[in-house]
Amino acid sequence: MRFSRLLGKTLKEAPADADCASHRLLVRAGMIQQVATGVYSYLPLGWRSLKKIEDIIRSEMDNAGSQELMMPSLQPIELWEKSGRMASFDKTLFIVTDRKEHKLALGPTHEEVITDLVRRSVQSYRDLPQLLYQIQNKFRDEPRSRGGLLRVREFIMKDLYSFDVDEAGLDVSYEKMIQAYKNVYARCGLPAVMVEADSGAIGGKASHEFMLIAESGEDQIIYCAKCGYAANSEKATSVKTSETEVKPLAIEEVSTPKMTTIEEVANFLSIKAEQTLKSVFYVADGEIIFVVIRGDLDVNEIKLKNLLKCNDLHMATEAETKEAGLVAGYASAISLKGHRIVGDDSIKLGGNFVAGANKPDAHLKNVNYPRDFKVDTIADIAVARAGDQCPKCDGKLESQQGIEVGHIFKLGTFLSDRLGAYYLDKDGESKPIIMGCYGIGVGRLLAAAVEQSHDDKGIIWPLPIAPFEVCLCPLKVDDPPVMQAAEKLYAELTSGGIEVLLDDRPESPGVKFNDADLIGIPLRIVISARTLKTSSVELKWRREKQAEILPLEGLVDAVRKLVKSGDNG
RNA sequence: CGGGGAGUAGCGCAGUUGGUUAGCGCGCAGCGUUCGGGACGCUGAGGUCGGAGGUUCGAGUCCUCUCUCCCCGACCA
Repeated sequence: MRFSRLLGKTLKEAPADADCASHRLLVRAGMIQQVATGVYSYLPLGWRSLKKIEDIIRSEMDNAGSQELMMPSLQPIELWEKSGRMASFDKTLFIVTDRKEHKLALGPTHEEVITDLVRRSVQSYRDLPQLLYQIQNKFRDEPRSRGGLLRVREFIMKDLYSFDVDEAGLDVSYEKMIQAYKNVYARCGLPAVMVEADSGAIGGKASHEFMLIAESGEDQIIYCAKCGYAANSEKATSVKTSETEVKPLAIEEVSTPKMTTIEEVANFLSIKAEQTLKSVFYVADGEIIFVVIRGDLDVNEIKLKNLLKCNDLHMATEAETKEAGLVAGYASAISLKGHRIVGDDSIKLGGNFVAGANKPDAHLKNVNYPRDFKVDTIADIAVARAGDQCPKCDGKLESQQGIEVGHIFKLGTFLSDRLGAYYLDKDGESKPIIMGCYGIGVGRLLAAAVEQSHDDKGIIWPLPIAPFEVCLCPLKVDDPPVMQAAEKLYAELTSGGIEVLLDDRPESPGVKFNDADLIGIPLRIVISARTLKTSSVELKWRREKQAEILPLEGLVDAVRKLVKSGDNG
């Protein structure tokens, strides 16, 4: 490819309000362009990288024994009504209406369609197992897009679905996918880590995410360096401990004027936060839920939502709190009537807690569970934090931000049951097919790669997903010997199977170097009158500071070796 | 949806208490000089000031409505 013909200009300035490195750099490098909120075009350079990632994914999915197919974006709304997932997707579904006033959803994912497809194509255990995938655009009307390609409303996803006769089969499929995913990230040159995850709106049992560590990531990973435990903070657990063993004392009321936060109360009474009980009010699908948790801990809303099995969960607003007759800042579960109470299991640890007195400006001392109050449900609904004890060993948990670049789920049978995907087993008995699903956000992976590999000059692509492998820069295009040598080398490299971007623009050296750095092509070859004097060129890795001088003689082979080795420093 | 901010040339921005023909940098086109880390000179093209309505002799500037975009939260690949 000749740079002079390439569509998409490099920009000196990025949109002022673009904060993420990947957003700024992908726009500046002329790889993507925004069309609407969370909607982007890929320009030729960006599309080349994207296709490389797709190809890697394809080959790994194929290797794992999967078949590629293609399903439509338009999905009859009836399938969603049947699966019962309308409510959990809710407003994120883009719904279009056809000329007959019939409603169709733009696919946010394809479990419904593929389960229906498999229902018609699979009748016998002999047809199973199956691994099926596609790479296709998905549509989700996200409440908020962000960070360029990191979170968008139309995105390219590889979605694979597994169909098995039993749990053991699902385990095999799941393991195959874990290995395939690891291969994908490794081949892209990206060190993704696998963590335990919540299954969210997709539903199902076990679930894992693949994360790329990055400051700009939206997810927090909680991990233990000692035993390798790692989980999304939505899912992570930790061992809750209590420093004090206490003998229950009699309840006592204390005046706490104008103290509504745990911190204020604890300071005022000279106690630790873990000696208090915190009350938090939520609204779950319209019902007020009263939550009790030890004062030093926070409620993990995902855990709470899963526990309550509700579609919508939010902190009660002031109005909702008031309407429920609750006194914010001074509420407690003691003699509370009319509301469902959920307790975190931390309330069992320690005792003689300070809790609200259910009236303004007063708290109660020496509150003990279950002596003084009962709860309807008790479970772990607390946020696990760095510094907590690992749930698997005696190590300490740590945390890091990450970008979710893959998510896999063991779905089980709830979709095949609802959509009628059954098979006959050896004994002629009809059974629901056991499903799993496995997704990679391809565009997000591209952005994550940039987040994770760039410097102040621009992108530093890992070789396997770079738009070109080599940027060939003749420094003076109107100097015939230089340009002739460049053209010759360009032809030789290209026919040698190397992807070369020839910077044939009549620009100054500075412009060419800066653009090559910005676009992030792994290898740069400079030809100038200077190097030609010794029949050589200058070769430099994007990642390295130092360049080296190589003879023109045998250069193609040398470059091919470098590219093959994938060693980009 | 809640909170904050922004829409002026392809991109990044300025535009004072309302006052002629709306500016600057980059980029773009032409000519010339340069050529190893974003060179320079000259010439030139490019704008319904997001949209609609209003106030006014006069609106980029003031008022009302509206659309779009960005950032922070609740969601996800």
